[in-house]
Amino acid sequence: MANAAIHKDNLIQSAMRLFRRQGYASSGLQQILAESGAPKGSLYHYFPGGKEALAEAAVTHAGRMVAEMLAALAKKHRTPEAFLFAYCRQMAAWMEESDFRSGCPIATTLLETTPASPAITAAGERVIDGWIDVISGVLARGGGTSREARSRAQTIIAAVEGSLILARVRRSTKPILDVAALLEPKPGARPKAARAAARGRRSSAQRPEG
Amino acid sequence: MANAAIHKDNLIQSAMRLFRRQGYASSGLQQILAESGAPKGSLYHYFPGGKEALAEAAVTHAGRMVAEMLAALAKKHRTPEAFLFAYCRQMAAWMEESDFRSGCPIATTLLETTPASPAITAAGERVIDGWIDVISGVLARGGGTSREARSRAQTIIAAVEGSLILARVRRSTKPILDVAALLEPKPGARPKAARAAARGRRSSAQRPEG
DNA sequence: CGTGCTATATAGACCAGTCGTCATAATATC
DNA sequence: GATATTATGACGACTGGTCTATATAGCACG
Repeated sequence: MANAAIHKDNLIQSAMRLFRRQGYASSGLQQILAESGAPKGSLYHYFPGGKEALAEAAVTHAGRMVAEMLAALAKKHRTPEAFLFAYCRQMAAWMEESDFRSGCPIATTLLETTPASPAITAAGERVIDGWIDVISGVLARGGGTSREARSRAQTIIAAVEGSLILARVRRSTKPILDVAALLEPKPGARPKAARAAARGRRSSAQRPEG
Repeated sequence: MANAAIHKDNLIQSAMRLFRRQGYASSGLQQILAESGAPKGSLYHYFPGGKEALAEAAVTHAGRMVAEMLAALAKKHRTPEAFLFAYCRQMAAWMEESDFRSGCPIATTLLETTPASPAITAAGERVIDGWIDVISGVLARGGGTSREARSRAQTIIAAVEGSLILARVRRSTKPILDVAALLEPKPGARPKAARAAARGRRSSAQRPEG
């Protein structure tokens, strides 16, 4: 790969990592540049819109990685229950791998910049729509209308997103795993499995940088 | 009230408002000072720990206000279902009042500073524990163990927190109200009431600044 | 009431960091 | 070699958070 493509990609990767861990505003360009190894002027060359454009790219990229992870799980797990459980387990594994320092790769940036930055906001909305697409596809296997599946998918995403905040603050994966236990369509199933997962099982899926 | 107490309180109020809307790092002290009317040097007088100490106070204060709102709803609504519905309706009303510019009064700050700032992180954890206390108290009315009630309360908070993110990005209260519809202990109840609430009913409860 | 002392509050200097610009340098192409 | 395209680092205006000498307020005493 030529330097050009490396620089641009490294900038996005570093931005993803830093925005995820500490947010958008406190991730200064100098820090991003130092971590990515890209020259300063190149940043504006590749991202003429500046920091905001870089964030838009980072949100888009990180969101796509999560969507791909979700799609892989959707392929592997046929039932909504199994899928939801695997989703939560994956998020818990990432959380542990980051030593409880990183959560959702786009939430912090979105909270800081919505609606003040229309570009970042729109990128976030597209990303979330993509996630809803995948998850509602899985839920639709369990029956119900497309509208219901999308509502439910949205609530699942909300619950997982919120549980990532709690997991970081409380330094525990329990909030994440509890989502699977309490949100599954058939109340009461799998308490034992949720407890087993809390004992540190890892996943080898590629994670968004963080 | 003397100027002293006014300045300190105004600083906290302004910090709460700005942190909620745009996050911690992008809320500069100059902006907080301008909005609060407090003299610059007073900030360090009242908050010797500087910006971080101000954020800790803002998180504590905002969290307490939410806890009081939750306690009021818990008093007013006897069943877990009615409580959850009222909680979501209240959050949706605040969201609309802020024109989708503010969500949870502590989440953004926590995401930016956890675990890098132990003080803010600990304040956030205390706040969340307080919320769990109130909500699990309500849930316990519906039966089940104290442990179950706390797990469920935590998941409810997670779902609501996550739904606030989605509501902001998607500029819609639907994610918030869907939480009530999909998380209530008795699946299938109140679809009609959820739709009626989405039509703009307002609450007069005092909201955290935002 | 005036004075002196102590406690509380503040204005502004300080220095480091922020982001964006653009003339220039480097590279690619013919 | 000349020209076009791509990439870059120095610069500058501005903002960031912190600190401290100074100002102000409160209180006790004669």
